[in-house]
Amino acid sequence: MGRAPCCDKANVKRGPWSPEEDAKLKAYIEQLGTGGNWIALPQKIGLKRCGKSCRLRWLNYLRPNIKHGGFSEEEDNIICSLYATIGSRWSIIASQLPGRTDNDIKNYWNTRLRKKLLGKNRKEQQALARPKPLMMKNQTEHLVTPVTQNPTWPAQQYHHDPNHGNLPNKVEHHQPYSHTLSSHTINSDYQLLQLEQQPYSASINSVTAPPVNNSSSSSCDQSSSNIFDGFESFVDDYWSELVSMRPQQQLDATLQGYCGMGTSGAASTESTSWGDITSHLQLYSPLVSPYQVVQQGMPHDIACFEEYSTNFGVQ
DNA sequence: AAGGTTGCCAACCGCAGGTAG
DNA sequence: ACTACCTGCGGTTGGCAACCT
Repeated sequence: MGRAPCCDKANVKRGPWSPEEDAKLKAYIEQLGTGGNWIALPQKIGLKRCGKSCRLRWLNYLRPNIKHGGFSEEEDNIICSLYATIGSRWSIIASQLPGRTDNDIKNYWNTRLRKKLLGKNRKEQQALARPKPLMMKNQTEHLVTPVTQNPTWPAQQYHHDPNHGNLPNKVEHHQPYSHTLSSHTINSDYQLLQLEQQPYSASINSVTAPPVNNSSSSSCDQSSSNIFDGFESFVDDYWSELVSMRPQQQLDATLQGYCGMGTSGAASTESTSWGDITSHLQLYSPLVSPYQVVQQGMPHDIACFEEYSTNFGVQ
């Protein structure tokens, strides 16, 4: 038995919206709201559209104060840094950029920003004309930020309400998203973003806070390598934390990183088999590279890191 | 000028989570 | 507890325009 369709596709118009349809939808919602039921909305208005389509059109195009295109450098920085931290969770990223929609940000990232970043990194790599050193470090070494590039996590200025974090309420109740980094256990997106308000390296262990880039001419191009430097540091630090832990702590940390739960926590294991988990845990042996740790433990960061590592020859 | 390629973005699809009954 | 329905999300696609050869 398959899933019931959300609407009768045979009697529903698809494709681009006409100005008349836009006007109908906009006028109705502005006057009466959605009524809490998008599915029933098109029938009320007399539109031959799927309710989901109406919702999308309203949220991404018709609702007030929507901005299209013209992303600022500051917005670039926020998108880049959040992507490096939480991955492709566009709705959360969008919540930090007033007037932007998740779809807009997603498109912007996929079509421009990522290429912009990677292109810049490639150029810099060619300029350096030497391979990036493998990020394997001795367990007893201090954390070291590569000095070949400016080790700066981009300055962030989130629109933050101390009471609500300027995040949608649902985000505060989102399923736990946890990383354990030294004394920092991040149990929610809200906490994650609170942490994000600090310069990146200051948020982890005792790594020296990097100089904050306050240049007025700062651009994504300028900060692009910085962003990935920060991400690289994150990998390094995560790795260092793991190898310095006792086995039980490693187990907890890797579970937190892999699926957002701990062995002693209350998180459900329903969606993750123990076979999957244990197969990942094997890779957290101190004999594997930080890259492998991240690759196995932080799926949402893989794509970003994978591209970065490919370009920089990280194994 | 014409055909092919690439970039961009609006819109769609299907899944997962939440919730009302 | 179960089911059906609704909403929200992220990934993907299709079509148009700009650019290239």
